[in-house]
Formats: sequence, C-alpha cells, structure tokens
Amino acid sequence: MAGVSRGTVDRVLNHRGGVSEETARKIQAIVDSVGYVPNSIGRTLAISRKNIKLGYLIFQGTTANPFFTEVLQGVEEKEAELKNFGVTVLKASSSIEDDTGAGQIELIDQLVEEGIQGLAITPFNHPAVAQKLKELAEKGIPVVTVNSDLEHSGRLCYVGSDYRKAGQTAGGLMGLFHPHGGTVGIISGSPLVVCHTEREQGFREILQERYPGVEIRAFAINQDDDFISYDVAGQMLKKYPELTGLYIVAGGVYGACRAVEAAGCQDRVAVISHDEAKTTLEMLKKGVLNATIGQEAVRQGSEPLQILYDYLTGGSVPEREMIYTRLDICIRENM
Amino acid sequence: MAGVSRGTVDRVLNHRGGVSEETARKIQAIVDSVGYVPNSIGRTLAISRKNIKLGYLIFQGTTANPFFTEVLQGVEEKEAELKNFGVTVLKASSSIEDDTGAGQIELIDQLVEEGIQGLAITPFNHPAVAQKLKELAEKGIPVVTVNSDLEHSGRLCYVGSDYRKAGQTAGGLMGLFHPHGGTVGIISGSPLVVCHTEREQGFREILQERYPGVEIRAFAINQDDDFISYDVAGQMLKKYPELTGLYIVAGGVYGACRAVEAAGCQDRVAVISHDEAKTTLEMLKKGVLNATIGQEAVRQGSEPLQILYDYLTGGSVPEREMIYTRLDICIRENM
DNA sequence: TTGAAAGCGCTACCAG
DNA sequence: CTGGTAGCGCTTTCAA
Repeated sequence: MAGVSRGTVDRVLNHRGGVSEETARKIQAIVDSVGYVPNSIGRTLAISRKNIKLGYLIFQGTTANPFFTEVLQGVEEKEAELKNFGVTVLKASSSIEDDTGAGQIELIDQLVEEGIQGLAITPFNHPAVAQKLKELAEKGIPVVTVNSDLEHSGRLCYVGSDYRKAGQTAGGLMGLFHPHGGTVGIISGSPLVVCHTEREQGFREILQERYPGVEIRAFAINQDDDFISYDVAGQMLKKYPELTGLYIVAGGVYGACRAVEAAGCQDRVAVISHDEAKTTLEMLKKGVLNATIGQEAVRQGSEPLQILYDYLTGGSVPEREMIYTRLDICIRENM
Repeated sequence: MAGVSRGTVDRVLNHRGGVSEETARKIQAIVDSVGYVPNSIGRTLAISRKNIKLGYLIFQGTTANPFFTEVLQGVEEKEAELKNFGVTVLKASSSIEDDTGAGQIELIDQLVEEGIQGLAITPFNHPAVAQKLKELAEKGIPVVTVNSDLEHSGRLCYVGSDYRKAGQTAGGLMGLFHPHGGTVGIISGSPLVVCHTEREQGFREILQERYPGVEIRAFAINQDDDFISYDVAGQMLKKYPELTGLYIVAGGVYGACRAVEAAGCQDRVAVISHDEAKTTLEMLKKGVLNATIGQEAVRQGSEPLQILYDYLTGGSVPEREMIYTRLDICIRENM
C-alpha cells in the first residue's frame, strides 16, 4: 500500500531505524488508518530461528514440601510449548537447605556458561545471590524471581504469592470460622524465612483489626518438618485445650494434622494451611483440615518462562513488577 | 531421512491415507525413533489460510446479572487471539427473558446462513433449541454449550460450572461459618431454572450431611431482580430475626445485601453468594457479604472458541465431555 | 536508506 | 501412490 518493501515496513513497525522520516510517516499513517496489527504466529515462526536458550533454577521438592515439584510441572509444560518457538530450557535445582547461597551461585554461573539468555530463579534470600543476579542483569541477561522475591537484584519482575495477603486471607477465614470469637494457635516454619513471617504478620493483622474476638494464644516453630510439626502441634493442643483454631503457616501441614487427629479435636479446632500438596488435600477431604490456600504453583513454573521469552523477543516487558498469583481458597467441597 | 517428500510424511502423520503400507511404516518408524513432534506454530500458520468462521451465541448481560458481560470479555480476548489464526468470530446475543427459545433458534439459523463452521452457545433449556443444535451436529457443525448444558443436543462438550458442586461449596462454607450451628435462609432466583435448583440442592445436601446443626428455616424467590431481592430479603430477616446465615443462590445479590444492611444485621448474619459482579465485590469489601463463589466467567467465554478451533483443525477433541470451571471462593481478604 | 529474497515448519494442491 | 511447490506472515541478511 505504501509502495515500499516489507522490509521497510518491518523497520518502522519495530522501530529498527534507518528509515527516512518521510517514508516512516507515510507507512505509520497507513498502519494507523487500516488498523494493521502484526500477526503473532508469523512473528513467532520467524523468530524461532533464533534458538533462544533459557534457564530455570528451582528448589528441589521434598516430601514435607512438595510445592516445588508442582512448580516443576509448570516449567515442563511451558518448556514443551516453547519448544515450538525454538526455545530450549535448561533446568537446575538446588536444595533449599544450603542457605549460604554458594551452591546456587555456582549453578547460575554454570547456566550462564551454557549460554542462557534469560533466567528464572527461586532465589535464596542472600546478598551474594542478589549480587550475582545483578551481574547478570548488567550483562543483559534478564532475570525473573519466582516464589520469593529478592531485593537489589535488578530482576525484571517477580512472579509469586503476595505473602502478606496470603496470611490475611488465612486470618479472614479464621475470623469467619469464629463468629463468636475463640482462641487460636500458630505454627510457623521458621522465623528467619521472610515468606513465613509475612504470612504470620498478615494473619495477626487481620485478626486484630477485624476479628478482635479471636485471640492468638499459642505459637510454635516446626522447621517445615512433618515430625517436628506433629510434636509441637501435639504439645500445643495439650497445653491449650481451649484452642478453637490452628494456623499452619508453611510446611509440615500433614504432621500437624496428624497431631490434631491424634488429639481427637478435629471437630472443635478450625485448621487452616497453605498450598495444595497431596497429603494436604487428603486431610481436607478427611475433614481434619478445614481450608487451605493455594498459590498457583503450576503457573509459577510456566509464567516466568513466558515472560522471559516475550521480553527477549521484543514482544513486551511485563506490565507490572510484581506479578501476584491467585490465592485459591480450597475447602472440602470445592477441591 | 526416509527419502520421501514432505508431502508424504504429512500424509502419514495426519492419517490422510493414500500412502503405501510400506512407505507409511518406514516413515512411522523414523518418526518414533527420533521422537519427532510436529511444530504447532508452523501448523497454525499454514492452517490460517482456511479462514475458519465461528459463532458465539450468548445471553445479554444485565444490570442485575452482569455475568454475561464478563463472559463476553473472554470471548473478545480469544477472538483477538484467534484472529492471528485466520479465525473470525460472529457474535450474537439474545435476551435471557425470551424463554420459548424461538428467538435463539432464529439467531442460530442466521449464523449458519453466514457460514459458521462451529458454534458456542449458552442455550435456553428448551427441547426446540436442543433439536436445532442436533441438526447442526448432523450437518457437521460442532457445538459447545456454555454455562448451562443441554441434553439431547448432540453437543461436542459443555464448558461451565458444576452447579451442584457450587451449591455444595456454598453449603460447606456456611457450615464452617457456623461452628455452633445456626439457622439460615435461602434466596433463589427461580425454581424453574435448573442451574438455580441444582445449587440449592447441593447446598441443602451438604448442610444435612455434614452440618446438621445448621437448620434451613426460610426460603424465597427473587427472580434475579435486585428490587424483588431487596424486598424478600428484608421480609425474611424481619420474619426470622434469629437467622444467622443467608445464601443467595443466583442474581439479586446486591439487592439482598442492601436489605441486610438496612436491617443492620451484617455482623450477625453470614451472607454467601455466587459470581463476582462489581456490586458483589463491593459488598464483600464492605463486609456485608462474607463470601462469594466465582466460576471463571472469562474462561467460559474463551475456552469454547479454543475447543472449536482445535476440533475443526483436527488438533484434538476435548478429552472430557464436561469441562468444569473452577469454583473460586472469594472473601474480603483475597479479592 | 531501501529492496529483494531466503527461510521458519507446516498444509494443500496439482501433476505425474 | 508420490513428488514438487506455493504459500501462511513475519524477520533477517545481503546487496544496491
């Protein structure tokens, strides 16, 4: 329509420069007037020649915390989809135990060595890791943090739960489950893990603000371990037989529920937890657990890869810096 | 690799026939051994020449029931996406009031006239409509029912809520909100609309089975009208001042909530509803409504179109006949 | 600054 | 029964 070649149109459409002002204006005018929108399929097919390589560095799923196994499923689904786009995904995983961050930094270096052009990572909350990610960003390798964000890391964006809001949701449920007030206990994973403390805070906040009739009387730590969880929950229920609610902040849901069962108080105590592990759903079905709050684990695997692809192919930058996953309230009846 | 042309490979890959047994086996063997998987992007691009035309026949959204407006948003999003695939979508809408089905049948004929190759429809529950859809199916035009299913219509599949389960979820919540029992009222839209009665049934079931301490003491109809809803809810709350719960089965959520507010009993009565209309969320935020159960309205718009496209391009048939949307429990804190 | 052409992976059609 | 080729809409490179 403009009497120019497709190459020239491509140049102005994608702001590649090297087009005379006049030609550019003429083309742009036509584009606007006919409402031309580029075809994304054609684009994707052409771009597939670039053979983009992405990395995904994740924590290993464990028995007490199979969350990351579910995330991995999302990674693999998206990997299969992006294969059609000429994208390969390099996966690596580190144990969540090694908390110096050294192992993780090594893995990052390895991935960079192998030529990744973008990285999705569940980072340790450690300055050294932040520093390393910042280096990547400066090298032009975009980074997306998943599941837990990292400050001063120069990451492109974060994909995951809003932990405070997650805790507030738990608090809201606990409040609704106590129309005449009550006393509840909290079992957290660790006071050192930010995600856990944020949930706990959100939970406390809401009860204080909106449900003052619900008193928090007990608190314990289970280190995300099912057996410790079983023990501390059992002790708590014994020491405070008046408890009417239990909030399990992080891992060890199964252990705590087993303790509730063992104490025979599942009909008197409202139990609320996070995530949708198989054993968690089992306890939900049994009626021991009353509600659990999911955080779109699978999407936490898939979305970061899509974001990196879009970014690298000039498709788009994420419209928000914080991409929060849904907080799915799951009870026995809507599982 | 097999020393044959791409055309021949295409024939065996897509079972188009006309290939000698021997050649086919040879090709298949290679396909299996190298784990060849066709590239969906290339496929989509090639198929885009077909210019597939789809129809989407929906109910008009109303003020008291803006649900279908949200569905329409999903339709339009998917329409934009499928435009890249060479697909055009013809949309039409009929008023939910005209319940003889005559108007809807006319619209269907019109769409067929215009050459649609597949149809998504929120059908009236009327045998004449079922008959018409069956005709389409026999003509080779696949039909997907949305939001409410229709028996004996020969539809490819159904996309929408599991209404009984939705009601059970409401019942489960109501039970959890009543740890010491209570008395609740139900306000339904119409005893003639299957979706409403199914929700109601599910609700009653769960309370009976799992929460016998919660008694259903009142019942009213609001015709999905906000003002009738306001009236009947007000009367109910006045007549049964002992009520501790209110279940709004369908439309008229806002009106009923206004009545709860007017009666000044929002702190004493647990109110549960369905869908996520703007006014519904407003009441949730205000604390008048305690929970509402969403049904992925947007997805109900988009998914049927994707299913029809996949089916028509030989991509795949839906793996299940009933594709149920999530039941999203929404409270003030996780909105 | 611009044009021409090859190519991404597939489908479809025509000819043999 | 099979091969050859054009074409889907785009990007990229080389040449002019």
